[in-house]
Amino acid sequence: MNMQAQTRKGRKFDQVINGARNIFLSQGFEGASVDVIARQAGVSKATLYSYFPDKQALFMAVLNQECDLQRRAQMDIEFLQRDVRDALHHLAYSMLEFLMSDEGVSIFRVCVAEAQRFPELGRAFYETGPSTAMSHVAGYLSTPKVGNMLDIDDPMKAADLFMKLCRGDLMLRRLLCVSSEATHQEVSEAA
Amino acid sequence: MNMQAQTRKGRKFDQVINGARNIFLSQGFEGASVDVIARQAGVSKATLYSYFPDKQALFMAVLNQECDLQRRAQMDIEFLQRDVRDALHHLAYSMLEFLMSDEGVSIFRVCVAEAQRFPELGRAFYETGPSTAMSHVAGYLSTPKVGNMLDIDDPMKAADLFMKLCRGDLMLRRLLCVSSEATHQEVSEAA
DNA sequence: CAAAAACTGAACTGATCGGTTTACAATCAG
DNA sequence: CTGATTGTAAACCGATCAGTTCAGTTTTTG
Repeated sequence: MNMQAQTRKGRKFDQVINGARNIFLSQGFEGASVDVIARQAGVSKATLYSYFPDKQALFMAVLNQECDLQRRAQMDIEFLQRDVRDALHHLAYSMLEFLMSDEGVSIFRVCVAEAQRFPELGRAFYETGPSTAMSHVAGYLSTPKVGNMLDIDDPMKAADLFMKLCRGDLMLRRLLCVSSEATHQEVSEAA
Repeated sequence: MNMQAQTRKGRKFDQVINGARNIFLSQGFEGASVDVIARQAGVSKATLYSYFPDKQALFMAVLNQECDLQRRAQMDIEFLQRDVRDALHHLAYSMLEFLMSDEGVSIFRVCVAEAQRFPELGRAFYETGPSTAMSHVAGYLSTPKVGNMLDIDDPMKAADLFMKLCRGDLMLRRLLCVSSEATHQEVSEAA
């Protein structure tokens, strides 16, 4: 009776989502054909349509899953033990590393591209990603430990500033396919 | 004989480009159908195809024109008369105003969306837009007048920083269709 | 005016797409 | 083993799309 709840509805569910993820993130919504997705997923088209009513629903499912991943990857700010300067530096680095990864760039690109076709999508992405990240940074910045080192009037504004510094020219170049891989350079920490 | 050089190849050329611009910027490349573009342009499909060999060429022509416009709109930094603080403030404001306009957001969105399908596009956009803007700012920042007010070690790095401050959370929200119109708030000027 | 050039509207082609159906095979639970 | 669930492969449908063709109209030009 205990089926581990893993076989939610069928065995191939994850294959479908993963295949769709690959194709959608590299081709966008319009550019991805359902036949290609099914082939990439190693699944028949009929099976795919037994899981999702249509292409849009599949697309949303993929992006929702991606938002969840984003949400979960958010809270490794739990090394706030060390020196404030180091912590902020490390934080900026890991944030940048995600933003600049092939995966991060792809997700961002697709969300920007389809935000007006799928109104909920843009908001969902913004809130699970940048927005909650900003809140976490603001939370950290209002820690007493930080307060001793830096005098911050408005933590939310300071967090926004901090993140602006992360999303810089580098990211722009990645989004526009000008440079292909991230060099390991990063930012200072102001406030 | 002097035909004012306006009738380059035919009368409807501008109509075609403008119609294509509207549709491409609002629907993206795949989302825009040639029939719709022709209708929007008030032109027959045959006429459209007499100007451009195919949809891709039309798309590139539109984006190239847009890049030129960008390039031309770049050099109104010629009010560098006034107080440095004011000048930087004004510069940031006008830059933000363009980035946040419906037009600016649309162009940016489309370029990001199609950058990997059209490799030249991303680079062209980056170089006529953000890159040259950055150079101009860097140029201004190494002016002696500015040098007296601020001590800047690396003007290029400072310009990058300056522009990072402009492209902030606001722009992100616009790109992701979270907020729809720009409030008139802006940035400080650091260095 | 007359001939050339530009434009039109509509029909057409061949391909692709999202989605459905059908007839059959693999898997699994009891 | 049995019967239900889950999956497959391929054909198929109607729609849409990029691009072409063509017979006829408008505009330009000299």
